[in-house]
Amino acid sequence: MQSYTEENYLKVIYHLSEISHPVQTNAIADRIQTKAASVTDMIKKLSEKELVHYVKYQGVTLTEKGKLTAINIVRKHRLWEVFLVDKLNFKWDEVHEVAEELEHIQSNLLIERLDEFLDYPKVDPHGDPIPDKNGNFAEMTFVKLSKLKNGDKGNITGVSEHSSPFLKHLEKLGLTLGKRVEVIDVVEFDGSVELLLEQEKLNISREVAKHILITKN
Amino acid sequence: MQSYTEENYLKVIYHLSEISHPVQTNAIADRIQTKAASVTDMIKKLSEKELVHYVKYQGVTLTEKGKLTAINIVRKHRLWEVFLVDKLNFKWDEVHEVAEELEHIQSNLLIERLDEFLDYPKVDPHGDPIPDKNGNFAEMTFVKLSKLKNGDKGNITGVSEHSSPFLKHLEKLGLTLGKRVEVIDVVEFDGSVELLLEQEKLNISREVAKHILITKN
DNA sequence: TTCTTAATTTAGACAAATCTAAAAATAATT
DNA sequence: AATTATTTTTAGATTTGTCTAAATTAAGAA
Repeated sequence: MQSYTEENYLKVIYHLSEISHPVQTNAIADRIQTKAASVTDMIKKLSEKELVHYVKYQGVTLTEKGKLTAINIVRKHRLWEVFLVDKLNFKWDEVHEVAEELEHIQSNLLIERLDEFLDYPKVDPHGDPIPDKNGNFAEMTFVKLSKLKNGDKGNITGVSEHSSPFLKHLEKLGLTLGKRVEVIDVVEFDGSVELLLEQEKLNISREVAKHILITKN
Repeated sequence: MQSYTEENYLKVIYHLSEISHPVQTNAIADRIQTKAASVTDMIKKLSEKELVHYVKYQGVTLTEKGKLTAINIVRKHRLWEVFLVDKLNFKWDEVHEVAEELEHIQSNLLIERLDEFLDYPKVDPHGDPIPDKNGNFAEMTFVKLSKLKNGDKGNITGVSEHSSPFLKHLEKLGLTLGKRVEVIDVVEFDGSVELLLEQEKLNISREVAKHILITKN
């Protein structure tokens, strides 16, 4: 069993691993609001417990054991977020801090029952995927935004057009990678799409919609 | 704000205060699974924070501030227990440990929303009362067990007959102070009462039932 | 009252997680 | 390649909560 603090380190290393490999000491220090020296100390400890691979001055990567632990914390965090939004009517931007605490509650039974109670959600309120109890993420597939129907929700995960004018246009609209959108209406007349992006309405042309890739969920 | 550990001490002192006043160092040490020396240290700290009144060798009592803090933790503990039993189908004897962790989650919004979601329960699954957010407990009144109807539940809070044979009889049946009972059936023929006590059926005569006091809830 | 026992407190040490300041290693720049 | 800058690590100190062992106080018994 790991301490609250160890769990936080593992979780942060897991998230940072998606950006850079291996993860640097300073990157962890920034995220955890601590100093590089403290990170080094903790990394040594995690390394002794075989939760991370660590080579001096080279940064860390999670071991299989560490990764599974981290994914389990992510699972708990996201399930609690669903609970807070779906059952307790929290807004999607109010849930993070509370979930940061709830994710450390130790009880497998609790989490399995919560999962069942929430009807086995596949994504959290931000659209991030919820791994199952074995640490597996459901396979996700890209769909063109132009293929979505009214009420469909998903996250922007890529584009199929890489020209600078197009990307600048998206940037200006706020349609950046990872953002979550909901289709409010597909206008029959011109095929343009009415979206909800961070509580704001937005209309984009069918041409634009055709080149935005969405992971539906 | 208090630490996890400080909260636990306050909670334990609160519960022990109902038995003896002031609370002794050793009593706390037993409950918290620690040593008397550690308790002394912590008590000094709580005393400096004005959460307890402390006189050397005389034990501790909670200050008003300490009491309110403790009651708030009890409130959270009991609300979570209701959640676990009512929503996640935990059995009443499986909830304690998990609630011991959940009670320390810091978020007033969370607790108010949980309270609402559970429809403002007045008692936890063991029949213990849940204080409101201001620390007030709902007024409770005694009723003779013989006055209860089918399906009524409550806790044994006293007797109106203090003879030794009677008390020994109750002891043998397991009908001790604080125990929770549910009336399954009042037999019309002789007025005897069929009870559920810790998942076990039990029949007691009307004479016995007349002298057991219940706080209904 | 005096002796004995039990409860409590002090003193000093320890583990976990953190910090500051200085040293060492790596990366970037000229 | 040499120098500078950045990153990382070490060494030693600090805080929180705990411990053991010894000293002190209170309570009970003779």
